[in-house]
Amino acid sequence: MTTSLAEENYLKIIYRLCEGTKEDISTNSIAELTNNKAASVTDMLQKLAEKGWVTYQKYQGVRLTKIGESIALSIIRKHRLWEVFLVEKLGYNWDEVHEIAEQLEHIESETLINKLDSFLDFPKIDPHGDPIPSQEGEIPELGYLHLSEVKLNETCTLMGVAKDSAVFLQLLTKLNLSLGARLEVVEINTFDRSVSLKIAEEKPIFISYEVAKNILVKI
Amino acid sequence: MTTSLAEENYLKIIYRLCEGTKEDISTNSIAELTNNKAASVTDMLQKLAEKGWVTYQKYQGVRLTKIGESIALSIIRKHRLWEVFLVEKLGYNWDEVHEIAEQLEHIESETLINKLDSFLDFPKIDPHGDPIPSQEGEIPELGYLHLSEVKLNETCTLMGVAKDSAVFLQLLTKLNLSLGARLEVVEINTFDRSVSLKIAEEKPIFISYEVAKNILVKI
DNA sequence: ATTAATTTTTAGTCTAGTCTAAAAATTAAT
DNA sequence: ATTAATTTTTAGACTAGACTAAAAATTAAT
Repeated sequence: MTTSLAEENYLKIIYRLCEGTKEDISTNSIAELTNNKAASVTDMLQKLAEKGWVTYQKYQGVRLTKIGESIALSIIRKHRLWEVFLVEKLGYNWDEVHEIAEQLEHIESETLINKLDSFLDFPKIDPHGDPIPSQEGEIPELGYLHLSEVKLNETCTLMGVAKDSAVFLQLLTKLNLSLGARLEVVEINTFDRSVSLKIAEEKPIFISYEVAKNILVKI
Repeated sequence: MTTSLAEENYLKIIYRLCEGTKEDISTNSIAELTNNKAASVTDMLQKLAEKGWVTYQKYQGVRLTKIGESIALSIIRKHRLWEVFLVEKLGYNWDEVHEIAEQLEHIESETLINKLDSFLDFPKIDPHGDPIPSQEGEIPELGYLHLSEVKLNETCTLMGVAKDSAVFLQLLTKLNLSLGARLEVVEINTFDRSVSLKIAEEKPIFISYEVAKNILVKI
């Protein structure tokens, strides 16, 4: 069965919301991320349920079915592979690629995405450190922690980000925080959970909890 | 102003029809190429005229305005650059890329297409020998002839095709006719205008007028 | 355990882009 | 120069996907 652009965007966003939780997903939370009104979302959920891509109970929220999940994963795979292309081959920065990949992820061609994968040398992660699902829909488990969970005086490596909005990525760039950086947590303020970090041997920088939470690291 | 997918497809097709002729373009001819009904075409022509992309007189056909033409050219530029990418970088054959490029040509990003251009080393022609419009909408004039116009016993070089349907391209491939081949016209049948060709020093092959007409050559 | 607040759904409307059927204009044919 | 055939346009209807406003269900608060 074929998927429209609108349907693909819904499935992708429902997937993202499912990831965090075992709870069913609320209409409102979808409305927020799709920038649609709740009424429109209800409409679409009924269509998606009709097609067998979500299980949906009136007033009780929604979840992806196996098929729905595999459609979502294939879109995410395409999105992330195109991001690798844009950064590695065309020379974009990591904060510039999201919008373009949002368009490219809807190009429909099985062979295209596999040839692209091969051209890029089968990358496992995208430019933000997010794992790239395989053709079969397997996501390499990377076991990263949020920087906000790292203990005082521990050292870790910046492996990715949990959010890829341009402003956030630009902030990291300004702070000299890039993939692979070695970070030592030299101070944690219990009051607001903000953190001081040493990058390599530089003098410490200060980041808020909000930022620390969205940085993924490996110990 | 922004262009919808449907609008872009109409403009592209009107451009192609304008190319051949100084006459205004008929509703029916557009209907045929867009695979829409004439009534739908009329509707769209009125919208395009409204936006200033075509001049349109009821019952008198349609032409692109300067702006309409530049939109069409930018889509054609994108289409052809993506085709080069698909063939040169991803290893597709020339008869496999049209459908995918039809999708990619609608990706909207000024920077993307220029970075792609640079990544591909500023190609002047696509995998079918068609010229790639510049960012400013200039089309390199290649001065090619149709093979059907070549005189008896003349020798020429295959530079491109005037039609890029998969079946046609596959036929050429089967006949060993590829870009750059040296062709000698050894016989022209006045009855049906079919042609016998020698490719390099091989024994002659026979092609119909229909095929010869769609092969572009340089003397 | 009611009432109030919030969330979700229904009902009805809108737009873009398509369609069919019928009317109008143009072109071709006698 | 009429009539016939063809092309094009109008009119009205449909679908996908969005919206607003109002109704219904759920959740929270007293």
